[in-house]
Amino acid sequence: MHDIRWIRDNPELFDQGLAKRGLAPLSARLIGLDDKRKDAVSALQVAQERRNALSKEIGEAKRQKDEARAQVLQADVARLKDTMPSLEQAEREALADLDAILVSTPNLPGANVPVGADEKDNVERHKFGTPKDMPFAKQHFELGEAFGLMDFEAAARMSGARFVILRGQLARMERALGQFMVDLHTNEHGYTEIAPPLLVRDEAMFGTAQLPKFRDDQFAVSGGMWLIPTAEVPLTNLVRETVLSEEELPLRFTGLTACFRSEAGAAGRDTRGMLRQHQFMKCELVSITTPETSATEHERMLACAETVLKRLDVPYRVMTLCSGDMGFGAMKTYDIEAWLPGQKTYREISSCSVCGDFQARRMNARYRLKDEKGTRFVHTLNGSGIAVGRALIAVLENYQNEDGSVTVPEVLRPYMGGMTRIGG
RNA sequence: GGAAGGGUGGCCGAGCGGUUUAAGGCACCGGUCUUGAAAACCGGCGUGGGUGCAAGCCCACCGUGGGUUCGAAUCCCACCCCUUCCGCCA
Repeated sequence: MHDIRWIRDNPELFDQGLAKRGLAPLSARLIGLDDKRKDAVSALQVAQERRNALSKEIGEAKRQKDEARAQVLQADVARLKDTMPSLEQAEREALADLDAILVSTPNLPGANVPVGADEKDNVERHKFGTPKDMPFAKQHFELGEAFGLMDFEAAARMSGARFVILRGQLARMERALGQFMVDLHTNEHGYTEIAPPLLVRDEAMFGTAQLPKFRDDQFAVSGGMWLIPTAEVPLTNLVRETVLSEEELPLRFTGLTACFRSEAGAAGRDTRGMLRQHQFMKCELVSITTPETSATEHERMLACAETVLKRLDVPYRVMTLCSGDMGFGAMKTYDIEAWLPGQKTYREISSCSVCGDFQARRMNARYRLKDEKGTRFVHTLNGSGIAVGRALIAVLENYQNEDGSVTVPEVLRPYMGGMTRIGG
């Protein structure tokens, strides 16, 4: 959510930011609507001021038992009140028109974000590890189905496409991955583990900006609630409508949850395997910071997410997303892409974004400064630390052996009863 | 699902048609006192908006949205949320 006052003060910066996202300028239209709103408010306030003054006089007259004077005054107010409803309506309409645009306008790219149209313009930031030469490499679903531990048919019979059933050692490995990630972030990175609701109300989805624009990407359930598409929603909304103190910041939350996405815009894409599912497990990282520290927190969060893949020893690269490829609420985003030998390509496994005060405005999440009057909006960050389903894919493909078995990564063995390999 | 009680500034809490300009307290900030601190005392201290060069003036806000009234935190209606009890239940 953008601040109309900031737009009024910086119309050219605002339009430049939109242009970087490939969007047409909006400042002139927004300022025009805000002018309309101001005109209506000013006129209304003049009427309200007059009404309040007359009402006080009526009270005074009644106290002095001057009924005649009271009646004259009441007639004055009655005439005045005839004009007020239309002014009120004009204000409501102008505000609604303004908000309709503001809530559906994406965040502006940060100054150091590469300008570009789509994913082809993303910039590689750095790499970790070297993809091994694996001419025998199979894709994860070939391995999983050969083990008889990854069942898409049974899932389709009960739930349809884009669901999977993991059995036995693969189910356990998924669980082990999630445990490993949460333990890493809580024990070594200072995050607090949160077990949040998976169902949230409209307001929470609005706060993190899934609503109103991305309604079709979500699953709604009866009772007017939504299945969370990511734990970013509940973890970020932890601070909605609160006033924190400066000393409490930064707050760092992590949570391992199921995530639900309709994948409405992805028809036909990644249909084979468990890369793109309606339901998947993800370990999420969320930080709440001051404006001064959000940029360094972003780098820190990326490093926390990277550590997961480093410990798993899976090769990856980090991409800085260009302005045209970033999500709606982001100022700046890093994607981590893991190497998948079976596909012979890098695929997204984590996305870390800094949102500035964009979500904080929507949630009304503020903090109080130690030696300054008033409150300021916090900054919010979120990142996958990391997607568990995709991490399972990366482990299967990178740890597969020529005999068709899969070695269990060292760091997962304690979580899998010391097991060292699957299949073979 | 049924019943009752309740949502007031950062927090606690009074007010239940017009001396409310939302009492009082806590916290916070400034000052007096003190070697320093604490205590005590004095003063300040909500949010958003309109207007103005400014000092200021004005409007709105007591869970949300409607309504009654010349005037609503206060009365009415609907909804949301919280607490307690009962029922059901992993």
